[in-house]
Amino acid sequence: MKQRLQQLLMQSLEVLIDNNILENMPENIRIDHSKNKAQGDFASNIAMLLSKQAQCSSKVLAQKIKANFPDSVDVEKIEIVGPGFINFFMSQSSNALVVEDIIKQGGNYGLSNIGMGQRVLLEFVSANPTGPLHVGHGRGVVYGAAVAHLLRAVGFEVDCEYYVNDAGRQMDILAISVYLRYVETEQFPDNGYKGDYIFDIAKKIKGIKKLDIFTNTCKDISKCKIQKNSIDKERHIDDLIANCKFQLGSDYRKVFDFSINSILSGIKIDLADFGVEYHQWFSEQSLVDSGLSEKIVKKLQDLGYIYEKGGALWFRTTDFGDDLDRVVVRDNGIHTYFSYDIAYHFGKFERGYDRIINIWGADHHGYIARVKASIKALNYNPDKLEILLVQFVNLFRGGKKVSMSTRSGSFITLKELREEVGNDAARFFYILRKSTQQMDFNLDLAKSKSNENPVFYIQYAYARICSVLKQGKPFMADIDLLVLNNELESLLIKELNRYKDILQSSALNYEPHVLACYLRKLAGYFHSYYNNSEFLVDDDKLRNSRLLLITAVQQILSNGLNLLGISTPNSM
RNA sequence: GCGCCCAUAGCUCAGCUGGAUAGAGCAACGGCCUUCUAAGCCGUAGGUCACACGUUCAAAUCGUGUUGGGCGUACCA
Repeated sequence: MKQRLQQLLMQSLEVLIDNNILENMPENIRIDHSKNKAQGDFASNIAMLLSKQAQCSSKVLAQKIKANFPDSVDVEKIEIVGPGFINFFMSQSSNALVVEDIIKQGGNYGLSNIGMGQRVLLEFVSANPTGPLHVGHGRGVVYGAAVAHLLRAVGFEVDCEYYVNDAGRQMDILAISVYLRYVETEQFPDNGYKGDYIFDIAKKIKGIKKLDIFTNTCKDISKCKIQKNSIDKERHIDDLIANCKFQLGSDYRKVFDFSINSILSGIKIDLADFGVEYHQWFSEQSLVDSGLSEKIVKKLQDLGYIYEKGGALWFRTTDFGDDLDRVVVRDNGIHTYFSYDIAYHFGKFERGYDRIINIWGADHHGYIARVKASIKALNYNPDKLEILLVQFVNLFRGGKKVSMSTRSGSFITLKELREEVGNDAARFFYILRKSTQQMDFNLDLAKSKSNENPVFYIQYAYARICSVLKQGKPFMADIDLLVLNNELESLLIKELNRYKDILQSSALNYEPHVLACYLRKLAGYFHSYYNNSEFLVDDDKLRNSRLLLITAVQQILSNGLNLLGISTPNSM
């Protein structure tokens, strides 16, 4: 209906252009849903925008637009208000059409093909497999999954990917942490992974030892490698790693693999339990094994962007807008994380996606410039890569901020949260906030009073409708939507009319919270309606029409909640 | 120091990409269950949109500056 109105408005403007009142057609003719009923159903500010061009006051121009507006059965009244707003009052029958559309299209209502089947690669979470997912990661999980659903709803083809950082120093630190717990030494480095889950993995290895995984005995070796001669903590742990690799020989790899697999499978289960699906788990190590990382560095060398300094190879990212040049190969010959990242992103572009989206934690913003620089250097368009930053979650317990750290082992896992408050409440809590806003998460509140979560408010509206419909179904033959004319019915119908636009902007702007807020509002209007009006009345026409209206509301709640990954219980 | 993000009711957050009297929830106070689920509804109170300039018909929204917070600034990942 909005599009129809846009066309009519354009026709009116064309007449004004023909009469030399206006020079040319504006590129974008915006029509907004009005805020309140007094301002009609739709409003346009076009007169204010074009008044300069028309060399008359915006009010006068608005009058001219109105005068030349084509007749339409859909438009009941046009009002010029204030500085020149044009308010459109639609006929009741045209507004009510949405109810029939929703019923007809059901679960498909609101879907569109704006994306035209473009392929999107969406990478999100990609937390290092050094520990279980915690509530800090939860935001990225829920946000990413919702963005994927929304983009699909508007016609994109989306592949979800998790980049597994299974190479590099962190992994070695994880491996020796497990190993040191395995040998039960008291001397555990400060900067090792201290969490309880490390003990669990060590315990599991003990179970497997009976299966003769280890060919060497480990116990004695542990003693000689805990040397406190390194003053520097980081150096100390590097020494531990080197020592451990040397002493354990081929068994080192077994500890390493076992540790990472154990954690990774935990992460996979967490995500699956949370209803998040990935198409691919992309291994960082595979970039080493396939030689791609090596190849990319050579390529950059050939292109002349690499120089040597202090024994390391530097990539002149400053040529492409970065603040500093970056090391890609260290003086010890080992590639940096950044080097793998270049190869990884190069690979993403090679795979032929139309759009590449990364969802990163806000702490990674410093990497944007260098990753984009490398894309430019490799002759791809950096604008095709969109990096969405998700701001941090501040956790509070007992009124005090608690910092979460995988390394120190102090965190609350996502699994714990889900088990305490449930999937839906956890999801909705994250999704209701826009991702660019830092958010405070009160753990006590989240756990103890989960009823306060607005997700139940929406689900309750859905359940109430289910309950009513169980007692009476609308008969399509005997319906007249024009009887739905009390204030709350108009509000509901008006709100239903907004759904398509909400879904669209929510998807295209990567803002699932917009949809979440809309659903809350729609549920609110329904609850008011429920308390104010009776549905199962004797008058057949009225009853059937009201039942049809709430069926439409139920459908929209269901469609919206599905996109956000939230369940729709029939009763509560 | 430099860079990125943020600042809206006592608290937690929206504000539809510049619009017409700034909105919810929680907390406070007062009402509504012999009638379709009270996890609900109705009402009252609560604001100098951090501050100051600027851009224009119009600024919570855009620009600059100030203040206050978060994050980043590795041959770690």
